Amino acid sequence: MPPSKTKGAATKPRKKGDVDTDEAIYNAIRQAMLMGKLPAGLNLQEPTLARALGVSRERVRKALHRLAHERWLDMIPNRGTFVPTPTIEELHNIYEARKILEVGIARKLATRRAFIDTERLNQHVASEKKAIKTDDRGRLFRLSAEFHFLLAELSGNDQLIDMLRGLLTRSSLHFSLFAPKRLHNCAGPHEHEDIADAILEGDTTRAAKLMLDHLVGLETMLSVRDRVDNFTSLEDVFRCTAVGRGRTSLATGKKQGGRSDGKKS
Amino acid sequence: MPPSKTKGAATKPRKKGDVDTDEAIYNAIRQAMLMGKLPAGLNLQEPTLARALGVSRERVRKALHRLAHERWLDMIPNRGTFVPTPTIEELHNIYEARKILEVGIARKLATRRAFIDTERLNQHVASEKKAIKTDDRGRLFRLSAEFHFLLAELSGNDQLIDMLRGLLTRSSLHFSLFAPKRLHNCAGPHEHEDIADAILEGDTTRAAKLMLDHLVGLETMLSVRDRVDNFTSLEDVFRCTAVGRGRTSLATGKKQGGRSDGKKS
DNA sequence: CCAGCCCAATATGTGCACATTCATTCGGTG
DNA sequence: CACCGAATGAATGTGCACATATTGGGCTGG
Repeated sequence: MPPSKTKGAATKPRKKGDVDTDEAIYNAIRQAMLMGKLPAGLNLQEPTLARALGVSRERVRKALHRLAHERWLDMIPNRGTFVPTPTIEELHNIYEARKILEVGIARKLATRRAFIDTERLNQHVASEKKAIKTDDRGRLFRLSAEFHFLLAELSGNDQLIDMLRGLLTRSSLHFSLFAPKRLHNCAGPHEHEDIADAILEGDTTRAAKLMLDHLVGLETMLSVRDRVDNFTSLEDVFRCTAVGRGRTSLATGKKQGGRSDGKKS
Repeated sequence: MPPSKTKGAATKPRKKGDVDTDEAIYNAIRQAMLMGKLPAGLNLQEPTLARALGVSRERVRKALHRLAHERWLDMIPNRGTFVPTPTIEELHNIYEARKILEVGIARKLATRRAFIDTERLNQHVASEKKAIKTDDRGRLFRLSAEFHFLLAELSGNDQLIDMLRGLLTRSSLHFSLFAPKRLHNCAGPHEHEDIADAILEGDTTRAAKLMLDHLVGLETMLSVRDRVDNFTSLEDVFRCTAVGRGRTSLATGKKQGGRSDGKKS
C-alpha cells in the first residue's frame, strides 16, 4: 500500500464537520477581493492558492468553481481562473438594477409597514446615527452596507434577499476598487434615516424618491475611479487568513514571491 | 498496470471538449424537474443517477452541487440531495420579485425605446401571434416564457438578465408543477402584444400597468394547484436523455427499477 | 412486548494519481 | 533575420479508491 493512511499518522485536529473549511476558503478569497488585494486580470492558479492557504487543491478548486459560478471570477476551461476587471459599464448596470430592486422594496415596505419589524429598523438607524456622531468610519461603512440588505430582509422575501445580496456584494467590490480612500461619510449623513422615516410613515412616493436619489448619489460618487494595487504575492495576501493546519506554508521561499503571472492590462 | 488506459481500449467517440457533457447532465436533471418527472422530496442519490445517466459519479456530483447552489435542489451535508417542495408562499415571493423587476424593466424599455432592438421585439410578437392563430400550444408555451426573458435581454443589462433568468426558471418549475394540464393559452392571448406596443410607443405608465396586470393574472392562475406524479424510477426518467456512451445502462435489470428511495410526503 | 443499543450496508466526502490541453520556448528553415 | 513548427513544461480536468458519517435492521435486556 502507498504511504497513505492519511490521518493515521497525525495532524487531524477535528475529525468531522469539515464543511466550514470550504466556507473559510470561499470567504478568504472573497474577502481578498473585497479588500482590493487581488489585481484585475490575475490568474488564480489552483496549486499556488492551495499552497498559500495550506489546503488541498480540490478544496481550492471547489471554492473557485463556486466563485466563478457567482460571477466573482472568470473561469475559462482548460485555461485558468482570472480576477475580473470591473468596468464602469458594469457599475452602471449594477446600479440600474439596484434602483429597480431597492425602489421596489422601499415601496413595498412603505405600503406594508404594519407587517415589518419596526424595532429592528429603528435600532439600525440609531446605530448609524451613533456611528456618525462618534465618527467611527469603519463601523459606519459596514452599517451603511447592511442598511440596504436590512430592507431586503424586512421584506421577508427570500427571492428579493438573494438577488439583492448578489448585487450588494458586487457593488461592494466596485466600492473597494474605485473609491477606497476618500469616502467622506458614505453619501449623505442622514439619507438612510430619511428613507427609514418615509417607510415608517407609509409615505410610499417619498420613500421611493429618497431611495432613488440615494442610489443616484452613490453611483455618481463611484463613477470617479482611482485605483491602487499593493499586490505582492498570493502567499502574502493569504498569510493571515491561513485556513489549513498550523503551519502557514511548507515552502514559502519558493521563488514565487516577486513574479506573479497575471496579465497586467 | 490496472485495466485503465481509459480511452486506449475503446468507447471514446470524442476525445476533447467534454465541457458539454457537464451541461448535458445539468440540463437533463433540470429538464426532468421542469417536466415534473421528479416528485418533491425525492432523494437524488449520486450512484443511482450516475448509473441512470451512464456517466461517472463525479460528473453527477458536480451537476448536483451546481443545482443545489442555484436553489434547484436542497443539499444536506452527509445526507443527500433532495428535490425541494415548492410552496405557495415561494410562488408569491417569486411573483412579487417578478413584479418589481419586470415592471422596472418595462418602464426602462419604454423610456429608452430609441435604443432597443425594435425589430427583435416585433419579430417575437409576430411569432406569438402566429402560434396563437395556428393553435400551436407547445410553441406558444415556449414563446410566452421567452417573451419575458427577451425584455430583460433588450435592456442590455447583464445584472437584470441574470436575476430574471433565475426567477423565470424557478417560475417555470411552479408552472409545470401547479398548472400542467389546463393552461388555456398561457394567460390572455394578446397581453404580450399590448405590453410590447406600450413599450414601443414610449408609454411608460401604460407599459408598467400592463406588465403588472399580466403578472398578477399569471400569479392568480398558478395559485390553484393540482399535481400528478407519474414517477417510476430514475432509470425510466433519464432513459431517453441518456448522456453517456451508446449503451444506456450496463445493468438495467438490477432489481432497482420498481423501488425507489424517496420519502413520499 | 417494547425500547435501547450495536452492527453492517450504503452513500457521501476527499485525497491522489493520471490523462489532456494549453502556453512557452527552442531549433530549423526560407 | 523573421517566421513557423515541434517539443517541453505546467496547469487543469477527471476517474478511482479510501475514509467517514448516517441509516436501517436485528438483537438483547428489561
